Amino acid sequence: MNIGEIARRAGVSRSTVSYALSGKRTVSEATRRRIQDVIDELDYRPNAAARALAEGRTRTIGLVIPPATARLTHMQLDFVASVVEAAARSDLDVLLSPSGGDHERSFERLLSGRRVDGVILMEIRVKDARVDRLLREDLPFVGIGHTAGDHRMSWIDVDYTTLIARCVHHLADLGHRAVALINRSPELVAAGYGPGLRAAEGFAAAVAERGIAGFEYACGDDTAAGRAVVRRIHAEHPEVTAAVTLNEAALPGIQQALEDAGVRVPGGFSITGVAAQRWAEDFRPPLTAADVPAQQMGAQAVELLVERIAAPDAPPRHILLTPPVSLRASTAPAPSLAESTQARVSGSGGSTAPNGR
Amino acid sequence: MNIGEIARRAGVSRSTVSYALSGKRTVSEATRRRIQDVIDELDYRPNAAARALAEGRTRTIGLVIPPATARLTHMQLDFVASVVEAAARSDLDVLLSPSGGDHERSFERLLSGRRVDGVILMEIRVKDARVDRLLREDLPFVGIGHTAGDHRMSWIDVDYTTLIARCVHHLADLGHRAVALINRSPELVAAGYGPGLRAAEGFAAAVAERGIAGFEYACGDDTAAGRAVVRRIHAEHPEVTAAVTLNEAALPGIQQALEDAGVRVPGGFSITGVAAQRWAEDFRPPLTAADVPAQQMGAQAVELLVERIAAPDAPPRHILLTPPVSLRASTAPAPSLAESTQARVSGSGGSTAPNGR
DNA sequence: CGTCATTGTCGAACCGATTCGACGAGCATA
DNA sequence: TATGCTCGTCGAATCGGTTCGACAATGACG
Repeated sequence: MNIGEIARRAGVSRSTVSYALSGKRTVSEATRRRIQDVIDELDYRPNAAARALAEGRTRTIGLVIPPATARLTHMQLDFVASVVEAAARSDLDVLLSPSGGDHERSFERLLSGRRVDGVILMEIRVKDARVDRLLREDLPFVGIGHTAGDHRMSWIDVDYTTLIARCVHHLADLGHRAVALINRSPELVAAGYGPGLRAAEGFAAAVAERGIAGFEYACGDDTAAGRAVVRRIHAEHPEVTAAVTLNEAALPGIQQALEDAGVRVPGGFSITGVAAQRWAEDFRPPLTAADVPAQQMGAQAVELLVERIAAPDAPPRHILLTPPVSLRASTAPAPSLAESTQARVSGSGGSTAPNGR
Repeated sequence: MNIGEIARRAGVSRSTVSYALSGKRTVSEATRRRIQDVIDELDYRPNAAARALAEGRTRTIGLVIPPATARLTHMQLDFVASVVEAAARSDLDVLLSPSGGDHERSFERLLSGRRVDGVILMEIRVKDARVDRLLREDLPFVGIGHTAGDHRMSWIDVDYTTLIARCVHHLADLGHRAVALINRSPELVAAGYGPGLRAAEGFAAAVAERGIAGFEYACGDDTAAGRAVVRRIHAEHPEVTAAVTLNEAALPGIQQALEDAGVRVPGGFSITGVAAQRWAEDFRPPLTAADVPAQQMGAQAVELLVERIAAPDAPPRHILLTPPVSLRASTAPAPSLAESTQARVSGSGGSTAPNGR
């Protein structure tokens, strides 16, 4: 069942079998055939560990995911799925490693034994110890997300600052004068979660530029938190007529709370933000939002990593995506001041545009 | 950076270093210290490939997941997360492989190079080619889910037949005389998806036993399909006053469609079924359902696999879980016949019991 | 004091591939 | 005919560990 056995049965040396398989030296058509026949008959596949040892590479990449305790968002799930799929297309295997919390051992195991040729890092913090660790280890890696001003790594990310600002401008254009930002969980943002911080920046800047009132709310990643945050907004700032969010997981809760309060979307309250397309389309009415092309991002992350493995000394590349805001049906002109405290029954307000991709 | 270098610096032979690390032979305390000091100083970790080659095992398990094209349910996500976490606790790495669709290459790669010590199979069909493939390969594996009557494999599964039947009995006890089963997608069930088939069996049996009317509906795994199926049930069988489901992903759509129709849950319509606890608690009102302990199942699957790797010839073990139906608030006595065509506004009908685990 | 078991260490073989240098056969060229 | 190339193949070294058998030193025992 090993290469020696194949060689013996085909009546050649082990090296010839190896060359026949890899094509790295010429092998006569006759012997190649003979070897291939034996291989097919015995269903032989080279041992991965032996090959990795000899070649010095494992044909495996590591994917560092948030720990299981944190409920994965659909977007993160799409990242994982597309990374695995893209890797398979490049004949790479994917080793999963939860990180954060008390799972640093798993992360260390990934790096330590030269088990992988490269690493894809998800859920990167603005200041992230794992980046330094990987740089020290001299292991190629790319981020889905990026640290603050680190030019020593390749990454692909969504430009939350710009996108959230665009959403605010969209609402301001519709006449909203007081809007809320529904951010991710307080712990996450406090820990330096990039998208959360950058969204807050973009929100603050756009609100200031348009001279409207803006209120930022942290919100946990679940339905209950979504319900709670809507209630808080209504209670603390009843003048708010629209919200911008990047918290996908809270969307169902937001929807429920608005319904409970008898507020119509978009007539009485407008919602927009940044979300994976699936979530946007599940929302009722369909969410006007910048669609994060998560599937494509996973594939591109693998591409970047493959490049980086092939040429570790090439300058890192950075891809910052700014997908267009797809106008669906969850935003409408602000209710006039007279009506603003009372839900208005109205039809869809936003115009519908073809979905940008 | 290899074991020879450590040996040289510590002034001992390579084998001594190996024994000092593994503890498989006694090493004097003095040399052990000296070796450890060198290791700490150089931050040495044994090369995984070399170790795998020598030991004949990789300390890695494979996890075969549904392809990315199929949207993963929360339950499946919980499986993945808990498997990865449990594996990490046993110092095992997890290699991910999407299977189904055109991803058989990835599955083959997993098996072929002896890349993993064992495999966990998700989303098993009643008749599953991958099971035969794994048996042929003589690779230890366990299923989350099980084939029909295959005693050659270990598995852990939920007893959908019994659970769905219990849900029907619960509804019948409440006086419902016509109920629907909202199953998984037609393609999935047609392909021999175990839970779908077993749920249909349990449903049919219980409905017959109680002498009530039962209608089975297939339903895609998304919000839109959930909305559609509710509309179909109302249109084709207006006498139906309750539904049983194992289709988690359709729950939000079911909820939306009932709201749109002005039907109150549970006053006008009762819903129950089998779901991951998170989904059940996100439903409004909280779903009376058998909570699938997905997290625990992933961990137990890893346990089973570790056992199987340690003792490949031991008889396979089967774990069939029948979690209790947690009474929450989505079921109530059937509306009287006079009222049945009209939504009734009523409070919570189901009694609330502590959550069984 | 000779014998024997125990302890600690070493050298060599081995796991299963890749890869490099060498070399014989066949053929064209001088 | 001698020389030099190319082509196809082989043997041996190598990757970085683990493990087995051997063996010297030490202490216990008769």
